[in-house]
Amino acid sequence: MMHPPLTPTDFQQRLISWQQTHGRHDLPWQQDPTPYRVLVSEIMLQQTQVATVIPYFERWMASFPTIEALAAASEDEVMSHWQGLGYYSRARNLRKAALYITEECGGQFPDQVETLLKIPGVGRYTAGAIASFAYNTYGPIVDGNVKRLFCRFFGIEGVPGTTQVDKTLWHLAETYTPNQSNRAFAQGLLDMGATVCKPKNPTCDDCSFQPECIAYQSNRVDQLPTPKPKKTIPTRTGQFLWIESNGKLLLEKRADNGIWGALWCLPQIHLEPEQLGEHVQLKGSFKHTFTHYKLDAKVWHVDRLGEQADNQQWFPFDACAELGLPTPIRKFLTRNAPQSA
DNA sequence: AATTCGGGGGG
DNA sequence: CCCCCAGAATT
Repeated sequence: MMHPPLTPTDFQQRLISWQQTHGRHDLPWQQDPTPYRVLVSEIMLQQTQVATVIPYFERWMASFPTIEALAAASEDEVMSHWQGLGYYSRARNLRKAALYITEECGGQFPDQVETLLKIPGVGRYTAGAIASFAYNTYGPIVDGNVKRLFCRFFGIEGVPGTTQVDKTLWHLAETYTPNQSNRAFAQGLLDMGATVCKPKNPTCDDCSFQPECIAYQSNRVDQLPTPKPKKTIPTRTGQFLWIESNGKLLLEKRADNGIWGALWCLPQIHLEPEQLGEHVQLKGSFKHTFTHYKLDAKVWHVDRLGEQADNQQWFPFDACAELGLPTPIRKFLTRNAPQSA
């Protein structure tokens, strides 16, 4: 039976009620939701699942309990805590955010969407999330959960992520976000998307919005949101160097732009294998798949180094574990370090 | 408007 | 194998 559309007020009341009885209340960042804790959690959660983030969040808070502690930390220390989480610009920006807030905001944490947007690494979604979760004030959010829920509930056609569809989604978010109980409302949106209105096998029978859901009522739940056209990703090759001396390994700190920015890594050269000298022999290889390309990597054993660059440094093998290393590089070291065999 | 940023969860 | 994940910055 098709019902008339829900007014924003009715939508808010039903969602908040659902959140209080069926939503998540035990996530680490929900306990003591200070602006700093909310900021850290929201940055970590960008394009990253809750279960993956939790141990990183706990370790981060143990090492950097306050924004002042984070502002005082070195970039290497920060990158080490982010290693394995991916999208490393988030870590660099989070450190910049701490410096920005402590030094340029007089230690006063921004508390409105407009000023939150000035924080490095904070975009429209994260600004709304901080307003909602940290300050319990009006802060519209549109993330993957909201896109999916809204596309189904409102029957929105078109691929989310395109300008036109996103404009519609954000307009709906601004219209349907209340001016009170924002913490519960925003959490309700995310929890509904994560536990009921899931990408696959959504549990529509348990959904309190089923009577007004356009997708359900028109039997299009499995067709909305409109899927993105898939792309074939290219394969790139990469040549890395294994330079070992006196029980130490030569590593290189990568530039802060590009892949694995600001992480320590085996030195990478931009030559073809055929161009390598006679005294260079293959140490091993690995493959790795990124979002937009596949990496087919070879690691070459080199006896001596021509000239050591400023961004290169020797590390004992056991000290490498403390560094922020790219995941496939870390795995390669684990397999090839002298005493690990 | 498209591309570039990781790595893993789960079907 | 596939799509997706509490997106932002850059081109």
